[in-house]
Amino acid sequence: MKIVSYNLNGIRARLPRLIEYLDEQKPAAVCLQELKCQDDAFPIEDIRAAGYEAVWHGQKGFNGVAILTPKAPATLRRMGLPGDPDDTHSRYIEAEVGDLVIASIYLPNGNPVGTEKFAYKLAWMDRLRAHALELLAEEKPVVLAGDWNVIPTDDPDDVYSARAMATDALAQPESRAALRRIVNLGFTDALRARYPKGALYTFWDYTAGAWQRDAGFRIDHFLLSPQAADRLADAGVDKEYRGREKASDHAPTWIDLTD
DNA sequence: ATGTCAATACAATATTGA
Repeated sequence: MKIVSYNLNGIRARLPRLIEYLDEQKPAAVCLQELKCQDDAFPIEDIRAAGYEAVWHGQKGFNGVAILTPKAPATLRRMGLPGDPDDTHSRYIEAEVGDLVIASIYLPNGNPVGTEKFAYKLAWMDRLRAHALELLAEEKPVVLAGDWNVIPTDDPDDVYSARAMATDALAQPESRAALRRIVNLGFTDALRARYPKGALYTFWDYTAGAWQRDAGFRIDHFLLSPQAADRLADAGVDKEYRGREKASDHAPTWIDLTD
């Protein structure tokens, strides 16, 4: 079963891209990020016309996450991370899909470094770590999918230029350590596990011809619990969609799990 | 700093957040 993570950068602006992706790839589940729409503006009828159902958590203007599944909606487990009742950002949704627990994650960007935004990013990652530990205790196949807004290493297979990103929140040692603290609980970074070598960029900036010169980096990740990692058959990036008309700046990223 | 983009407030452009 193909499970996809796709940061759309606006579901209304990207609706043709999303519908054609569903038609062409027929994924078993799609985790969406950056809906940039309120709950009542979510285009559920268009998604139903494509044969899919959804659970979603929108927000005016920015953020917003969803999980799409064919025919029937996933069983919602939670919207939002525990640990901060004052957090108003729509960045986390978790649902059961068959015997899987799947989360769609839109981790804070955190730029610029040294501001409240960066502190929020690190605090949010610590809340995610605490929740991920609770999920592991269930001993189920768990898939944490999304835009993690962290480039895991300075390896050219993860980032086109470590130097260009050195001062960015996505590449800070603190951001990477916070990601490692989650992985090291016992999760598998599915894409790198499947392909230890080779560029696996998932994002190319709109500016400065980044796509044309392949100046990308890897920030969309799948973290798998042991029970899910046992079923990992393949993983990849549907890079071609980044080159289409009115594309998102992210490419759909996916795993294939055995049923 | 940016060869960019989407949404919003507001009513043609500026701001925010990527």
